[in-house]
Amino acid sequence: MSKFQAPKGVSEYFPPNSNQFEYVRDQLLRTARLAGYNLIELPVFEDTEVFTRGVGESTDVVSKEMYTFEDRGGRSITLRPEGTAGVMRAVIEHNLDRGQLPVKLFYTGPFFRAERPQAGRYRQFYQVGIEAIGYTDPEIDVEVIAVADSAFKALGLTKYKLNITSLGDTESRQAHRKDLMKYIAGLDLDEATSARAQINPLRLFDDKRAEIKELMAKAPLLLDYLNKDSVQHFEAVKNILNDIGIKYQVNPYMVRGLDYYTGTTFEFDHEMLGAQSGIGGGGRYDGLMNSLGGSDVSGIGFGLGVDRILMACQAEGSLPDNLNQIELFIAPISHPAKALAFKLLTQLRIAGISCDMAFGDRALKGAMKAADKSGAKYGLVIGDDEINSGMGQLKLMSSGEIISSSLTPSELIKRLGKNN
RNA sequence: GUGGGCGUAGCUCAGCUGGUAGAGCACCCGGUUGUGGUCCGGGAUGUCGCGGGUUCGAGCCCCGUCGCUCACCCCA
Repeated sequence: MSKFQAPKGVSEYFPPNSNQFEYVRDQLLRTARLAGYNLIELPVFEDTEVFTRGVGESTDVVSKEMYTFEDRGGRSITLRPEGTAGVMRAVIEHNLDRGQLPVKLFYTGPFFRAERPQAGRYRQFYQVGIEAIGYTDPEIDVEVIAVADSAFKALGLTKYKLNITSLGDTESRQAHRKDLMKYIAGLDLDEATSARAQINPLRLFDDKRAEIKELMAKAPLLLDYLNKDSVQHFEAVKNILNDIGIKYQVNPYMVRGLDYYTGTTFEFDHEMLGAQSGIGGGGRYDGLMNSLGGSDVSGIGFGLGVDRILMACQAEGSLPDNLNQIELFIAPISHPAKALAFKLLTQLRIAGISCDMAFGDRALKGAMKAADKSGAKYGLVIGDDEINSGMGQLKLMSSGEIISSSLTPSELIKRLGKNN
């Protein structure tokens, strides 16, 4: 095959689907702005160490899924596999942690992981994320969750659920880990699985295989090892969630794939997607700033998968029709009419009316066909009669009804501008 | 990295126990010299993923290869 193909496993969007993608991403961003978050725009590649130290060497993301290469100066560079570590790097680099905190940030863009592609899993995928840095209140934990939840609701989604748990603080986790390791040592596991358990025993809780689930059913749960502070914080989070009416399920088996999480962690799953059903997730990362060389500041955030959320919207049929519908399409009939139409087009656009016209030398029938295809709300015919009268014939495309056959350009602008 | 499924027209796919290719949608033209979406009539379209083998003959069988896809590990 001599034709070029996109690299394996990337997601691509072009019309008309790209309008849906744009719509979904805009809704997510809008919800973040509504809650007082501000844009942070970062490079898609970083010093590799930002991720190895930030995300954690033991994670699958770092150990086998990174796009890493050497640049011309011999530096090790990695395409970002997630957003939080880069945000922390920027916050520390620009000294936002010295007197500028707390700060609320949001970001969007492509992320990269070299995995085997699958439904809803791409090597280049899109996320919208927020980070609330320097806040310790349980209310902020809930705010972050609520921003995601209201974004989903704004998109008309209903078939999703929220799982939450708490990973506690370092002290709680260490106590639990000791007992969990002891429990796992007594299990009969295959080599790959027990190797995984050595790196991070919590991962076994998330295994989809029935036999592993059975083995782990009686394992000691981290939730039972939370110390006083951790319990208090988690209880507060749950109470506030109840107060504001967000439904959730405490899932002690939930495990996140990134090492930096502490305390509250959460995940949204959509029930109509395939195996990759997570549409967003996040949590607290109170030690991350410190481990990247910044001051000891806490943070919490989420990452939402735009591609998967789009799929969920499609599955639920919750997206509006006629996204990016233009207001008017002009069908000129003759050559002089074309010149006039283009001039009018320019005026209309200056007036803020979205419009297009039939280009090329098409007969009226062809021009009307183009008007139909454009999905425009109104059609405007300009031919010899209209040139002579200086007025156009406005038509409602959906019904074919001719609204007026004698509109001057300024009347047209007035009319469409108002209806908009 | 491991396992399953699939590569036929622009798209979705059919193609019997091997006899050299079809439908729907989309597209173009016409029915309607200045009115689209419905309807009717007509039309164009394929190295059947690629390479090799078996056969008088391969879209179909065999081997290889590339690609896509779903799932596992893991994750948005």
